Amino acid sequence: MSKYLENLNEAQLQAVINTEGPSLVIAGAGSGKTRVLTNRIAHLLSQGVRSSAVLALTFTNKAAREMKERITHMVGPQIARYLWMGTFHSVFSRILRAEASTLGYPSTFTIYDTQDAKSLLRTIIKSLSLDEAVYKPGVVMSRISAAKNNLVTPGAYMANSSVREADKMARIPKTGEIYAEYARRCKNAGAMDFDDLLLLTNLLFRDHPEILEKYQQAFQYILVDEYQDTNFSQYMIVKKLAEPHQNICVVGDDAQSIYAFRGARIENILNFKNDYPEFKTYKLEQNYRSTQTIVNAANSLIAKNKNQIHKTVFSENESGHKIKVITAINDQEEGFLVANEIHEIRMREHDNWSDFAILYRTNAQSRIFEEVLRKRNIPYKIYGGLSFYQRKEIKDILAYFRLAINTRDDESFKRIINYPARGIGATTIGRIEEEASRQNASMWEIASNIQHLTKAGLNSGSAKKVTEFIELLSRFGEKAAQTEAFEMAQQIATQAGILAEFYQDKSPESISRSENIQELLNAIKLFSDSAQEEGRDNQLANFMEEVSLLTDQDQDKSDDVDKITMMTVHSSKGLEFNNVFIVGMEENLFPSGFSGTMTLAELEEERRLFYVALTRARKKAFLSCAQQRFRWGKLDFSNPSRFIGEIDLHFLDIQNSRMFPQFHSRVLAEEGKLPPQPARSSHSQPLNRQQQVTRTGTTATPLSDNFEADDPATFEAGMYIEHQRFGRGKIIEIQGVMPEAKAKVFFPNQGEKQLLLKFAKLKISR
DNA sequence: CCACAACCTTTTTTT
DNA sequence: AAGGTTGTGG
Repeated sequence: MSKYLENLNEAQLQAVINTEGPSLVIAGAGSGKTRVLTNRIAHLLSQGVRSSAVLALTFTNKAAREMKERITHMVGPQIARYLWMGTFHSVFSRILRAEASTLGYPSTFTIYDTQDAKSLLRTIIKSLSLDEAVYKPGVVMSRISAAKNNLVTPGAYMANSSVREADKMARIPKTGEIYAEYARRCKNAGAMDFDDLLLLTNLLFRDHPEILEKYQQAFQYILVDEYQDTNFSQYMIVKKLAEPHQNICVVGDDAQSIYAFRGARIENILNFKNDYPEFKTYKLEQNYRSTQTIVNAANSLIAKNKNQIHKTVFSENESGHKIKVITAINDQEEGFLVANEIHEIRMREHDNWSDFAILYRTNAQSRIFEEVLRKRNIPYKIYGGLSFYQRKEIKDILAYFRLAINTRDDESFKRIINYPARGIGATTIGRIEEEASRQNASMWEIASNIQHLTKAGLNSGSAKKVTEFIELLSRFGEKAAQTEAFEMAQQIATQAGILAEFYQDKSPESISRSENIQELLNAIKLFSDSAQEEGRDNQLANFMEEVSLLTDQDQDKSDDVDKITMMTVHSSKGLEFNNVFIVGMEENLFPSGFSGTMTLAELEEERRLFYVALTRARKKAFLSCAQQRFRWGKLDFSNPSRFIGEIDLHFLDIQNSRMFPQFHSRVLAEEGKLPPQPARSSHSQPLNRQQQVTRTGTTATPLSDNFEADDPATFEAGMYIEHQRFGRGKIIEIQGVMPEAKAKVFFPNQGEKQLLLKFAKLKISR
């Protein structure tokens, strides 16, 4: 028996050895999914399959790297080297570079990150003289992204009446035009955004059957990890590639689909049986990671999912402690309690710091725990947040690299043409940009031609400065094609005057920046050396290719020091820790505006009433203050007078975006009081737990007896986990009463209710 | 026309 | 914390 088949349970073994035809591997959390994938690939290779014929698509670069390492360990580097293994984005950007000319792109195309894309959108929105407050770049971008992920090109977008109707309803009817202009400018700049990498691969395969066939032939065996998180665009690529041979193995778990917000389609895994009728299923149901209690708790939640692929995840580990629910008054106390708990567990169990993890939903939530851990001298490391490659100084220097490689990259051009300051201001840049847009050219093309510059309206002084910049960059560009990456990077950093910038300034901020740049140079050195060792190209372009698809999670910050890990719940997927704290759960609790003595039936009847605080004259002031409160917990409750007389309390039906003045007057008139407070300490009118409350696509799920809470009353009253849409607030437009008004609708907690109450009373007393 | 300072706004989760 | 905007001064 092959050594790749040892130490596998029966389901795993079957999933490894049945290599032909479509396979669906349903892998519950902690069920040894990676092991199955790696062993399956190793097994394929041992059967004589060439490694270059295996395409394995993972979700993160890190996952790809780990898998590759394991396989290298099993079959040796000579064979493992030629596997096609990586994220969708990295694998297909590689293919797109090879086929770029077919699509009318340079093979050195730039990959625009989110920031570049947003900034480009901003300029487009301005140039179409649209209001940025209405056409928010973020919103427009997610619209465009959704379109791309569903393979809707600008032309199709404009022609699609239902999409256009939706844009009209959302009061952004020009989104289609923005999309078209965005696509045009990206093409001009020789740039693709993340979604383009997938969309253009699809178009390439659609319009060039001979190219599709080439890759169909090349990839005889296709494996896809985290299949439940693939979007339509990714799904189509895989489907096309697998069509002739159907040797496709997808691994995933419909219960772990967490990327719907970026277009992931859980149907992809649910419908696998329809796409590949000859499929075989393998269910990995034994969890090796968690205690029985945890598995049972998870199951009790998952059981509520509709349309699931049935499976019974079980654990043969010990039953373990109950999941502890800790109640804290505010974030300060929460930090304090978590730190205490960590200390206690560490004393008791003699665990290492690295056995602990603190998970939260948003990166910003780490702050309070950082503070408390630092105070107690507990070492920690944070994943995510502002990643290294997002820092300003790094992005600045990368922009130089990018522009040297692809002169048409307008976003980089704008970023550095006056950095460090060389007397080229907004007016000049604006003129160049306008002229470029008029001529359908890149900014570089305008700037590198003196006649164009004059035509753009630059005076001779400005034109000279611009020309000097162009000359500097041209020198870099010429060298970049022949010079090794590290050498080149150092030259650019020095000659562009970036390093000098920091030498003069000795502020701590500036020092940390120059350290970061040093770190970047080290990274380039490392890349260059290892590339040379492995016989790959080691020019700057090769480094950039790698870097532009890196993410936070890919950074190996695994300095082997013993530290607590902090990260978002999303990035923790697939990891293991002995002790896990999930913090900031109030964001996910049933909003307190809802809990209380209302029965669920009544709630339904009230049609989801939310409180809304709405100011007139100083609406803005309050809203920003309210946001502060949500974000930082710093609203000054002691000084509400700032807002006297400017707040009305209304009730609002979110679904219909309509005011209900009758509730307003009733409540205010009756007692100047908000509806019944939650029965926090009373069991007299418990919520009916048999029913589920659903609202705007969310499900509230009662917790089971796998949990224990220190404060049973709270637990009783409010302890619901729900799959909630973002946060507690939502910006809505209020129609009818005040057509132009927008308000932040939010679900107040106890303190906020008091505050609102105060306002209401003050208002009435006047 | 540009530089610089002061202020305001903005952030879910990720490739 | 980084970008954008506005205001001041050269």
